Parts: sequence; structure tokens; C-alpha cells
Amino acid sequence: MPELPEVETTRRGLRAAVEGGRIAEAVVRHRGLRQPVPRGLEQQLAGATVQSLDRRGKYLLFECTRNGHRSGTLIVHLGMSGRLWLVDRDTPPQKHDHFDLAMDHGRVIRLRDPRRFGLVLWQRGPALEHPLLRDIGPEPLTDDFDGAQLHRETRSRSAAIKLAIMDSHLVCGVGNIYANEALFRAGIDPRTPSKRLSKARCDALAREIKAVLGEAINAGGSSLRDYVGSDGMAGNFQNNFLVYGRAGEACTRCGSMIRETKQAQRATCFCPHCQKR
DNA sequence: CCGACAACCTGTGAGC
DNA sequence: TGCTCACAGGTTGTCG
Repeated sequence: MPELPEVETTRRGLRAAVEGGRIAEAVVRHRGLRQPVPRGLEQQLAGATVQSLDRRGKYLLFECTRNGHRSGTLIVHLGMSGRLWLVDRDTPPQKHDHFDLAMDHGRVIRLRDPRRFGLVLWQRGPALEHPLLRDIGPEPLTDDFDGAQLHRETRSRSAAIKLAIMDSHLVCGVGNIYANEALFRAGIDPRTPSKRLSKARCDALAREIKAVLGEAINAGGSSLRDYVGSDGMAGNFQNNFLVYGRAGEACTRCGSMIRETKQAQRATCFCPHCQKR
């Protein structure tokens, strides 16, 4: 599930349950995520208050205070298979439920991540100065990202445009699905060398990235395969995919057959008629 | 600096 | 049924 819209949907779904709330207890059942869950995290979190739940790219940031002073930030990344949702206190944890944040009000924020590509970290200093966050590019939904920026950043890149927009240093939060979808909507062949894109086409692509991410957030994200948790966190944008997962089907715009290829070991789906180099 | 590729890990579905 | 293989929403690191 987790590209930017899914992470943002998660944030919105959890906000009311965490913001201003006090953490009763944090439970770590498996420290072996992409990086080890830091020792002592439980002590940092127990008794802290969650001031706000923010997002930077695909990272969720729980800003914590203790005795009215900022104490640090709980950083959570969902990786490929992570899911964070609310359960009742007495819900028994299952096999891949690695982390719990039990709140004073009785509900529990639970992380389930079968593949364990996710992250649970603690940052004492300013959250955005964390090494994983420091160097990531602009948020795609803000004015920091637009066609001019995309054009500027791609002038010296010979890599394919799909790889460029999936590079979190150029723009954060765009994963495989939404990269495919935005390129289709902008009419750009994903294999086009980035530096060959005109300013006008960069404008179109930036516009479509914003549009598709925004629409997906409004639809509550996309739910693939595995079930999604309660609390209105089931998304349905997967029904609006125009190319992703549609190889062999007819293009909704022109009827040509959608093709699939690989770029950087990831599936690229596109319409050879609608999308031009 | 860049691109290609492997690595991290488990679950699922296809094909035999 | 059951085995094997390819592949899945992400990101980092290494090598040439």
C-alpha cells in the first residue's frame, strides 16, 4: 500500500487518536526492521505526549513532548508491506505485528509489516535533520515542486524520466504506481531520457503528479492485495488505475494494448500510442 | 557522477 | 496437493 497517498491517508486516520494524547506504553516485538529498532525506544516513548503527527515524503513523524518540552520524534516508515492502524487494547497481536503504541485512552496504534522493510526510529534532534530526511527532495503537493523545478533538476540527467520522478532526492513520495499513472496522464513515454523533456512537458508531468496524488488521497489511497485496517483506512483508488497492473488490456484513451516492461527491476506499464518520447 | 544490480524479507499466485 | 519460481507498494549500498 504505501506510497505518499497511502501514508497521508494513514496520517489522517490516526491523527485524532494520537494528537494531544499521552502514550501509556510502547511495545517492540521485533527489532529487526530495515534498521534495528533502537534500544531504549520504549523508555523514550512511555509517558510522552504526541504533540502532532506529521509527514515528510513517506515518513510519518510523531512529534513528542515530555513535561511540556519537546523530547524527540518517533519516525515510522512503512516500507513495502507496512500498515499502521488502530486496534482496541485487547486485540491479540499477530505474527507480523512488530510494534505498538498504546495510548492512555485505551486504543493502540499497531504496526504490521510482514516484509520488515519498514522503519521505527527515534530522533532526538530536529526531525528533518535526521540523515534519512535531510536530503530528500520537495513535497510533490507543495509549491516547492513544479514543472520549473522538475525541468531544472533533469537537465543533466540522462536516466529515464520514470526513474527521475521516483528518485526521492528530486521529489519525494512518488512510488512505482503513481509514477506510472502520472506519466500516462502526461502522455510521456517512461523511457524518455529526462534531459530531453521540454519545459512544457515537465509542466504537464508535475501537474499530473500533483493531480494523481491528490485524487488518490481523496479516495483514501489504494489498497492492493492484503486487507486494510478499520477506521476508514480502506482506499479505493486502485479502481482508478489507468495503466498500472493493466498490461494486455485496452488503453482507456485509445484502445491500444497496454504494454509492460521493466525499469530498474520495477514494472513499467504504459500505452505505446498515447505516451511519446 | 552514473547506471546496473543485489540486498533486506515474507507472502502469494502461476505453472508444472 | 505440493513444489519452485517470479514478483510485489521501498530504499540503500556496492561495483564497474
